[in-house]
Amino acid sequence: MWKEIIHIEGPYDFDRVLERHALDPLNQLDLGKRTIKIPLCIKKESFVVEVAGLGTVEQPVFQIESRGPKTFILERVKETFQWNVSLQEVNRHFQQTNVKKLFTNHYGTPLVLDFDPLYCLFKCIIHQQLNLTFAHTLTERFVKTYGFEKEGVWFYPCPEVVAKLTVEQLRELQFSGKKAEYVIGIAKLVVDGSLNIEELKQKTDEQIYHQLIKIRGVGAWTIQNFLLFGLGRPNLFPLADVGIQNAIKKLFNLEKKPTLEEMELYKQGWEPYLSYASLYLWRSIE
DNA sequence: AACCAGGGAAGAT
DNA sequence: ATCTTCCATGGT
Repeated sequence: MWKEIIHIEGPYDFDRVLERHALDPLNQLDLGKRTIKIPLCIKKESFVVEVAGLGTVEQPVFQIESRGPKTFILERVKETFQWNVSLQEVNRHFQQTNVKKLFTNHYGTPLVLDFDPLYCLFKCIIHQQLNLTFAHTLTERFVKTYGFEKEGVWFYPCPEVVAKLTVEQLRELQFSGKKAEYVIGIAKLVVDGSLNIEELKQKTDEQIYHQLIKIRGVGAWTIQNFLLFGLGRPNLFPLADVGIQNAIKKLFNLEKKPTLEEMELYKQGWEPYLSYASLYLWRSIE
């Protein structure tokens, strides 16, 4: 067991990150102690890592604790919590835009990534076209039925396990037939090597889009969400997302949801940090 | 009861 | 290429 202390540049609001993770019943965290235990899979081995918030929003400090390979784990944790991103720069960028107020309300809030890009992809498929409450229930059933638990932390099932599931098994959990096919199909692609998540990390958003769009069950929305919450890419704006549309409608007091053309106008000046505007728009209607 | 949900595939223009 | 319809299921 080792421990490591990490200081990063502020602002960074760890409590908002924890609150977000608290929405998912699978997560193992303590809001009072400001700790979360997260599952990490590294080369087929699973490790539990505990992350504790010690500092303040302006001077964030964290303690990482685990038994796994240290440098590898530190790298993954840093990426997952987006400690390499300068929220100060992002915040400054939006001070001269039409969504300045959003950035005051969500000051210091980073992208909250899933603990593994593949988890994110599974989750995106499961969440398609479902209200958030039921979406969480469905994901929870999926993980608790076919995944595994270690030190009180739930791990998603490995692709090898999912690839061998039948549509009927997932339908029992109340997946629709299509959803079941999609999830199993993606797992099979990972197992046979035609979808390599680690390799994706090296590619541009566009390259990833063109690769993933060919997969059955994966459309533009799913890819945008994967890039945002699986890989933490900074410049995504899911135009077709109902939540984003409703958020714009509310923020600008519109009579009805904006058209796609109108959405294009609102986002002017937000690049290259569209993802942060998207994130805060979603949060603004929760 | 009807309509919606942080969509996507398949079929029809 | 773009538009429409259908798919399934819980929430409101």
